[in-house]
Amino acid sequence: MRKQREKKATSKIFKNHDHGICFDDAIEQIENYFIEKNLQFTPLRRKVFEILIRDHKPLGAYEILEALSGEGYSSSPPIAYRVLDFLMEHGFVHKIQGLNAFIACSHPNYSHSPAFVICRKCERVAEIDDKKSGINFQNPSIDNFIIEKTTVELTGVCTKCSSSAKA
Amino acid sequence: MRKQREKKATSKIFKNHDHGICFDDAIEQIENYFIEKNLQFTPLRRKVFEILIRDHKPLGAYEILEALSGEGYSSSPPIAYRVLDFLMEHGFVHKIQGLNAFIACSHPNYSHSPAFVICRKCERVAEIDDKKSGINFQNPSIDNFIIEKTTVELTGVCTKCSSSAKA
DNA sequence: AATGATAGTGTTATGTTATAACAAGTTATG
DNA sequence: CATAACTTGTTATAACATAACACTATCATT
Repeated sequence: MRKQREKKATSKIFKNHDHGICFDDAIEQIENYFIEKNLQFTPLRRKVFEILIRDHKPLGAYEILEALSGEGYSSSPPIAYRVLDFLMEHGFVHKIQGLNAFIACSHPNYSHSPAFVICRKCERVAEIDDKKSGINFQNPSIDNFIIEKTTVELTGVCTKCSSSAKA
Repeated sequence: MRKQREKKATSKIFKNHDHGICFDDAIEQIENYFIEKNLQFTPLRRKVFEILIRDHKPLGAYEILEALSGEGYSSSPPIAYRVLDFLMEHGFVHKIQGLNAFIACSHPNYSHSPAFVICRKCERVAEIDDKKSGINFQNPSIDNFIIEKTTVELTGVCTKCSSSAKA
């Protein structure tokens, strides 16, 4: 369950971590948030979030549905989309537009404009924060526009994939 | 045809311009590029590009298809998607991921990482360049990753829309 | 001119992603 | 315990995208 601990980091972006702790922390954070905001962390919502945080990689809505149906839930599309919309509204899930897929948020704690680095070979996705990404949307040249939502996705090849193979 | 000339600029981003000149320039640029690269600027490719540059706003693939069929072309989906893919490869069209739509490039001249500002009310889209957007993907903190493609979309409300109505 | 390679377009069918609309059950609250 | 608000279930369909193959045009070489 916590094998990642043994591996060495291969990059600063796709960093290894103790996923057991990561998982537990994330669940705790979302639970606290829901209590604080007086929202219902229903079994279905919990399950969807768990499915996403478990693998820690982007999943399509229909993959989530499949996982849900394996757990006794309905597998009709609105079931997944509604919960995903809800979790996105509250910042616990992000959509990766370039993949039509959804991923659990890695830093739900602080408000942020998420940015994603996507390796097109291994399909790993890392969420990086604004400062590290070199992105600054407070630039005055666009301040005559009220930004509500930002989508930033950087697609390419990670160090691991580019060193282990060509093209 | 060139009514825009009369309007006053309402923002630095969604700036007014002489669209007749814009259109002619864009066609000339793409023609020159195709000649230089020894590519075929076929009637279909020209028509798709014209449809996109004419309105200067994002269009869905099926909207383009509809326009094409009005011009005597086939309206089966691959017709549009193939040409769009081709034009995107060469940088004359970009996809707006958040809208599943396509838009003609505003600055095909210089290689760039396009960034888009999208007003969710009037649905206008402006392409801004890297410098103005405050985005710098050369940041060393992500240089252990080879970026091949960037998607940057800033969604919100433009000055005009936010001043003319509430919510 | 015949040959064949390449590229472009047409066509059919299907795959994938997402939402509308309404029904039924659940929970919070007065 | 009524009722409003919310959550989940269901059916149907809309919107977006690609696979696979056929046909045509162009062009270089024989």
